[in-house]
Amino acid sequence: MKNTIIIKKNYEFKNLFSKGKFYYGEYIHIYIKENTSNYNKIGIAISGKQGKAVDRNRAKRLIREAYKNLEEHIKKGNSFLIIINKDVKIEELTYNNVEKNMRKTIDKANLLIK
RNA sequence: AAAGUAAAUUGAGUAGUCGCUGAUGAUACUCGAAAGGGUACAUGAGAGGAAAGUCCGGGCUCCAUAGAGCAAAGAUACUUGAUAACGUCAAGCGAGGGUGACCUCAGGGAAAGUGCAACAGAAAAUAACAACCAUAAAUAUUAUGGUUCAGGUGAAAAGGUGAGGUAAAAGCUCACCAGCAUUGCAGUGAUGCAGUGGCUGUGUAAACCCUAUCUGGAGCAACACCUUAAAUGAAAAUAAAAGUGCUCGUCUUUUAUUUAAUAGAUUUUAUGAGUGGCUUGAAAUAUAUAGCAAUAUAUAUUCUAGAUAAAUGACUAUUCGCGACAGAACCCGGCUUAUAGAUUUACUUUAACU
Repeated sequence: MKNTIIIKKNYEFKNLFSKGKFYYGEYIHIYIKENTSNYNKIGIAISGKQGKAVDRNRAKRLIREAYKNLEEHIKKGNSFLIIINKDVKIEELTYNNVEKNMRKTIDKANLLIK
């Protein structure tokens, strides 16, 4: 992920939750907000209630992998905060589902380069 | 061969493409006065048997010292050994279970004291309802004395079974068994075996309690360093107060008073970011020696995750038995709980054959 920074600070997460625009997806939801830099920022948030450590790790890996493959097609200068839909069991997630859903959801926000 | 018992190992493999986190570098480019940093590339490494629960025991850090005594609270409880230590482990003892291999155990003290023992029953620990026997009265019974065998109740009924004995009976006497005390022998010891004695004293300590041993508290979000901001203003003596439940001893801090000194440092708190702590250790593997074993000692070899919104993945192909429980977070030794399947070793019983 050459042009992307992973969000690490707690206040950045809070900021995105409160001020980002919410986009609904079948498997994942995304909060999106513009930032002033030339980079994209991405954060992944999964609560402890949604699964055990192994499941949460797997979900993060799938999302990170999907984002990596989509990175070239996304416009720069935005922050993303990705959340798993609470109605979906993490065991049912696959790479193909996550990637298609992420592409659709980001397309709703008109941030895909076509 | 079937059924079982115990112990140990393993926890999908291979190839390709893209990617993640540390480490190393006489490499290339780049920032910088330098120290050093960044990017690329190359090399090699990268989750578990439970990483989990956070239930015990240690290391390490801070709480002034981690010192002594007392109190309180908690933990442990057959013996000997192992260990840094343990509530863990090993080998034994005792009790119970299983045809057996083997398994299970809140396994100190009830003769220090207090409490409790529902219902039933005459009576639940100063026992006497009904019954049996003797004597007297007088006669469908009553009174006094002896006895506690047989009866029913109950988780438990005042040692058990049998014989003698008696008016009727009873450890009243005897034999065997059980329990208690004591002596001898064997064993380091728990304990076992044998003898002797008197003839008994219920259960409950997963009720209080007693005895012995052990335990100061909080935790890596510990703690140390750096930057920024704000506040304060140094030393000595005396007194008071404070510093973990209490007391004592030493030490420290704060406040007040007095005295001395006169300028470049000191201290505390809060906020924010980062670095260290952080992985060479009661380490792993192999061999030898000692020991029944847990384990110890010696020698040789090896370095084997170190993240911090948190690194092991995705896709494709392929093989099989079609993949369970599950993700390091300061580090070790255990315990407990979860776990698809596969493999190995030793042993037991039953059946068949030789």
